[in-house]
Amino acid sequence: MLVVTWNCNSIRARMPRLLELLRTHQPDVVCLQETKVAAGLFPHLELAMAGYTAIDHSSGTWNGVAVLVPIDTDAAGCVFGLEGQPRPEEARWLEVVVRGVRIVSVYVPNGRRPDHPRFAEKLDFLDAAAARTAVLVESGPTVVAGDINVAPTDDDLWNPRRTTGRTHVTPEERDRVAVLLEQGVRDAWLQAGEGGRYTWWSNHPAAVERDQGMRIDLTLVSDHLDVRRCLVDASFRRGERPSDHAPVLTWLDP
DNA sequence: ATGGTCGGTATCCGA
Repeated sequence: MLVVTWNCNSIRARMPRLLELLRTHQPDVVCLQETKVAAGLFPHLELAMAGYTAIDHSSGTWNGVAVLVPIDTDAAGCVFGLEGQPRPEEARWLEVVVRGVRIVSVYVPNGRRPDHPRFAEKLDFLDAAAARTAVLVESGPTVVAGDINVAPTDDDLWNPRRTTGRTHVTPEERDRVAVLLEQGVRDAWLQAGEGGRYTWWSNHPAAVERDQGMRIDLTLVSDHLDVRRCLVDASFRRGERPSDHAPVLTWLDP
């Protein structure tokens, strides 16, 4: 089972690249973040023409997550939102059961700056995510995939000196991610990653050329499942109208 | 040296 997670940074702006992703990799599950679309404008028809059904959790201009599966695959048990999340009106957490696996598409708040009120909310969101993940793992096979907006270690940064004191790298954020990883899930890339590890590069044109990136998009897999392979397809960070994130591909065995 | 670009019912703000 191939599970892809991708912060597409607007599903409507990214439709050509999303269709390319579906054609190229023919994934069994796609977790999307930052779809940035109102529910009524979600491109269900175009996706259906490409052979996919979408469950979307949409909140208009900002945020938005979705899970895509092939049209002949059953998607059930949908849960919209995360119990205990700050600002529940922001669409950042979606659970869907696909082929017996509880799939979560998550978009963790950015946090803006460590001294900003939104930063504390980011920490609260990560706490709620860890608590919910523990419940899900207890009930069966679980995959939590998405834009975590935290680089777990300095190895996940092109230049730790440049990011010290900013969001994504503070001990407070990293402690929360460490707790999340203690809930019966493991980081698929750390276990079976191949090739480049960064998943996000700034929109500064030189950032991609110079590989000045971070690994902030993670696929967390419960111990019910084997991780065969994990890779970041950085080709989607280049070419025509790319997102600022690259998709992460994870091959799982039951 | 604190830049740059991209997205959105948008001529600023968030990332």
